[in-house]
Amino acid sequence: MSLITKKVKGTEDVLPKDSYKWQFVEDIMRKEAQAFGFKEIRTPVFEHTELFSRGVGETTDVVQKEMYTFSTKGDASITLRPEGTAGAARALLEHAIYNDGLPVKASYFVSCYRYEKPQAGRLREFHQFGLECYGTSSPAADAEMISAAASVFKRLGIDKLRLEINSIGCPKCRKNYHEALKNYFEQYKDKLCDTCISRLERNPMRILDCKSPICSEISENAPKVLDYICDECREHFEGVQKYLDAANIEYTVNPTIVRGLDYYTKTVFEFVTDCIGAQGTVCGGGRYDGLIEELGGQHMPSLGFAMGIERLLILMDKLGIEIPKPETCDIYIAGLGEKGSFKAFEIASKVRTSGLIAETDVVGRGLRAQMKYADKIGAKFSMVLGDDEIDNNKGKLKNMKTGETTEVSLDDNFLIQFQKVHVEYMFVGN
RNA sequence: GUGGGUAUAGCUUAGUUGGUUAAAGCGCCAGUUUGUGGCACUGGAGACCGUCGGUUCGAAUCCGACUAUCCACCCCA
Repeated sequence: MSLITKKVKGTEDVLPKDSYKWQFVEDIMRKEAQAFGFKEIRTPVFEHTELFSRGVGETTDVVQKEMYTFSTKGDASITLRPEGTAGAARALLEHAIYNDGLPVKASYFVSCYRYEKPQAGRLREFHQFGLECYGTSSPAADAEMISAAASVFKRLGIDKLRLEINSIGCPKCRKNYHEALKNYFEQYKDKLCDTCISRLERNPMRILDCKSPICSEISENAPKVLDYICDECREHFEGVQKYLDAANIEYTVNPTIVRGLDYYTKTVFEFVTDCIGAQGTVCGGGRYDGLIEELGGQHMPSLGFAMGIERLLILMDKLGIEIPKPETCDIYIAGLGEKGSFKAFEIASKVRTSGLIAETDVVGRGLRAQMKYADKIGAKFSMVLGDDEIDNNKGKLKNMKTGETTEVSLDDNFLIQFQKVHVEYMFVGN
């Protein structure tokens, strides 16, 4: 197949028959964000490369091997955003939004780009909904963040997600923990799998999560994070849990959760499922108390999460959650002959001014074919306009389900008459 | 980057031990005496059988390479 008609690897089209699903979940997300007091922020798809290497972290996989980076004609290095947090943080600083009062609560919908090998639930272009909250170190903010995510899932009818939380500590105590882990795993170095040996240097916490039986057996007696985090971090983590308990949000503490982005501190959390394949994290987030400072701002403890919209839709599909179908055509007006066709066009326009959906023939088809089309698009009513109707100034509204017809006049009163019939139709329950 | 599976119309598939113009269902378009949809019937469009090369008198079918796609590792949403 020619390249012209082939989408780029790892990208996905949302087709007309499916777009209502996206609109539905986005709508719920938008409303929930509002309910929690978050306001939408829209940032560019691309940023200076340095923002991501600094923000996300020079040593992360995302920065090291997954970014779409290119140079401009002016020789600037630009990168397609691999995630949403850095761009939002940049905008916060650039426009000094924190001067509007703290905390700043922002929501966003973004497309993200990572050069990875596609598989189930993993694309090179994917979409996220996220929330960010800047300028608070209180555990209440962590709990609110988690609660907002949980609340989106609830609204979507998803109850099969488990919430796992952990604390990875602040830079100070994490350093100690990493040391302890390294020392522990060093002694088993010859038994660990290859990936874990490489993890030993870069991110020893990842070893705890290894699926290889030998590694996970060794991991059992490894030092535990929660024994190493400092008093402040521990207190904070306990605080978060108290708030979650108070809000009746179920969770499990999973000490193996590690986020792959460098900016995370203290609380990290994931909403996970095992029914959509290996990429089971539908939502992930946490606190990033050091990020704003890292980007040149003041110390500003902050936190956020992002959920993957594609993964969410896959999950809803797997769970058999029905997404309400969009409204179908309210009236199809068939035109017969040239005069009829003009009249149909005119009346369809009139109907649309009332917010109802109207269609008429734009192909030049015969009556029978027009009726077939009306049926196919699920029109609630149809009306045929030909010379007779125009001469008598009267038409027949046909209920497509029952076949019943109602006579109406085609003058200025048409719309009112149709609306009345339409309201009755909707009231009967369809 | 490393593995494994798959590749025949828009979709789902058939294609027998290699043998003429590659089938079917669904979908699409048109019609069934030029004013009414669903059902039924008739007809039509639509496939270089993923690509290139090889074996053979002959390949959708056998072999090889490549490409695409799916799944897993890794990583993340």
